[in-house]
Amino acid sequence: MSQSDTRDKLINSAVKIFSERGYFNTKVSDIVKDAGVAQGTFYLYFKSKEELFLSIVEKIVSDLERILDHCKNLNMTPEEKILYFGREILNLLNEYREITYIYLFQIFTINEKFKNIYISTNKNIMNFYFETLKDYRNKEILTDIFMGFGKRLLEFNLLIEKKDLNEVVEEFETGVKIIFRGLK
Amino acid sequence: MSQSDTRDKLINSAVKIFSERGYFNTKVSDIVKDAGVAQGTFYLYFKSKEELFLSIVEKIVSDLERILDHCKNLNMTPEEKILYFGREILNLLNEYREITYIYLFQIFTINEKFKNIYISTNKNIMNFYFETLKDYRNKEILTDIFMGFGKRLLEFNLLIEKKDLNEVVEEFETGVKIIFRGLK
Amino acid sequence: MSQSDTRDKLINSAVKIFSERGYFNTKVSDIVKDAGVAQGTFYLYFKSKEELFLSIVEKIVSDLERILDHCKNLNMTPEEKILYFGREILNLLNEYREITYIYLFQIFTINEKFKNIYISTNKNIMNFYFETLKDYRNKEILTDIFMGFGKRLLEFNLLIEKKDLNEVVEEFETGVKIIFRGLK
Amino acid sequence: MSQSDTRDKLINSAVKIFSERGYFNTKVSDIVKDAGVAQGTFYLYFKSKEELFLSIVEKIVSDLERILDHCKNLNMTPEEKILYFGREILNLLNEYREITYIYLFQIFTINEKFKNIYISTNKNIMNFYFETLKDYRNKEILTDIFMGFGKRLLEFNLLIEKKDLNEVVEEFETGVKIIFRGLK
DNA sequence: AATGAATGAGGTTTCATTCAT
DNA sequence: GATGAATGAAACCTCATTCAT
Repeated sequence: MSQSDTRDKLINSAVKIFSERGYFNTKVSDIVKDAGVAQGTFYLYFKSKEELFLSIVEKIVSDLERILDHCKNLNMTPEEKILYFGREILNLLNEYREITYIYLFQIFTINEKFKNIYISTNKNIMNFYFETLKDYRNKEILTDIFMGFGKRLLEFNLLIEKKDLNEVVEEFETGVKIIFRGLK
Repeated sequence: MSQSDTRDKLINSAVKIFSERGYFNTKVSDIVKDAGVAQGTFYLYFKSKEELFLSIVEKIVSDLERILDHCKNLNMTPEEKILYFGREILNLLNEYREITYIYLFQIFTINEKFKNIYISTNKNIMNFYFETLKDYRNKEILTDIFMGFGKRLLEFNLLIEKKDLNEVVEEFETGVKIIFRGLK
Repeated sequence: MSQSDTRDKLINSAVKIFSERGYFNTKVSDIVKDAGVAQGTFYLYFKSKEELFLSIVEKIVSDLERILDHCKNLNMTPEEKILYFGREILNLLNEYREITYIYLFQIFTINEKFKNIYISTNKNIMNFYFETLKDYRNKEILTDIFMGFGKRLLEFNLLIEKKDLNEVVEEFETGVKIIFRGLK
Repeated sequence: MSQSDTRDKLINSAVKIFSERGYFNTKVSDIVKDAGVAQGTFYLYFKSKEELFLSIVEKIVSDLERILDHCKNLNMTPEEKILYFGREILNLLNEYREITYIYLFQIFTINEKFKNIYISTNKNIMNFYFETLKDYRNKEILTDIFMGFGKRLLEFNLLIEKKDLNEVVEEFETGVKIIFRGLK
């Protein structure tokens, strides 16, 4: 088996089990059993359980940053930009539901390092909204409304209620329009 | 020392340390050391570490339910009701910042039982908004907007940024007004 | 059982097994089995296997330093001083044969930290001889002769051949006299 | 690459790393990495890590035995013979400082088998001195003095202090003369 | 009620050795 | 001969819980 096959199997199993049971309830022995490799094999690919978790988190963080960079420079109205950004994010996170689950719910509880990763990405998203809404009075509050709404859709509708992506995207669009209507 | 003194000391220490380090990074030995009692004493008051955590969570859940019950029957316009409810919740959770932290961030990762407690309370809050907004088109989406906005203020402004309660309450009021403006 | 009973049992078992099998061939599980306590109990008393080893080594090192300090200030001829010192050392190390064994043969191989402890004590003994012989030409070489001879008696006659203490002390005295005879 | 090239590379790397870190702190993976061959290649040349160590030790043991055999039959006075032997040994062990280091400090701690090799060679050297000094009273003690002195020069001056060979040889000669002076 | 030493199951990690290619 | 990914036994260590005092 090729090196990256095994690594991928370990990552896939880890994502699955982390998202099902949480970081602390996931044992390395669970991951290797699911991946069908020996206990020692794990440590050929990852220095520790924490390092594996980090590499999972880094993947989603870098994807998020990529989307943010792309959306920052769009030549659109604020409303269009936010709609576009929301669709992109929902698309991405829908594709990696399990990792998203991990990112939104677990990262906070592991240790300071991961908490800081979460807060840092959060601030980047916040800055995107803030910049996009810079010509509005109450741009801080609007940022909080949009960020809260977006996270709610992810957390509750997409992940917990497991609604269909299209449905959630539609809800997002309707919500954004309602909020912008209040601004005119 | 009276029985309930020791119990309270254990709870206080637990709340402090759980909120600082998370459930899994908190050892029973940390809690008893902070409370100044012996290791064995812990088990005179709580069957297990999990049971102690549960009793902490139950306190905040019952307070939340109480507020919900009270607000449901208020004779106000929807906007007034939501403003009133928000102020109550922010007041409560500001008072128990540490427990709130635990409730919002940790409860999910421990096990299914705690996850269900979280989801259940969440649904109760959701139902309050849903009922309150029953005469509006898009009441589902509005519920998601309000719940997301509320949680965002708690999570980011009150807990992470540690803003002052009054400031956060004002932001909430402004936000709610903006959202309602879009509905007319 | 009192705390220090358990600690002593662990130290005694460790000394015995370390001296029989060496540091790396001694497992914590061997020590606790010999001491008749549970695996976890070990870690109530010692942070790690290395720390236990250190505390054993420190005991003999501090005894050695004590003897050195005492002998430095004796008002005797060099020959008398060296004879006196040798008897003291042989007495001490005979009493702690097992620890001596550990000190002489194992300490070097564990890691740099322990190697440095060994070298440092060695230099202290060396300085004692050097000072005592300061009025002799070839004091460096004499120091090497005395240190080598002393260690040889410990290593081979006392520990490997397990000769009786009195016999070894007599050999030391005869040897020292022969060496001093060559200096006149 | 020829068979024995690879074998030699492995031995050279092993000698280097064993002498730096000790037997137990040296991993097979360290040796193969240093030698620039694959992990599995190691086992084409050596049945085990222990067997490799043995083959290193056997080399120095057989050289020692060769010198002993050669020196036994020299037609010299005891003093000349001991001086000659000492120079030969110092020469040999200086050439293989790293292996000597291993031989003197590590061999003891690995297991009984290696301990016995050490003791056996030691007895052979002892017998050489004993035979050479057979006409002296106190030949046992003289043997201990010479062996101790010799080992001290190796251990401390040659290996730890890393003094120059010539200097150490000179010290040996001076020391031997002093000791013999005490015998007349 | 309170103590705190002791427990031991169960976790993470290491590394000499194997084996299919 | 050579490779290097994979193995898994066995080590160290943790910590919630128990129990004799």
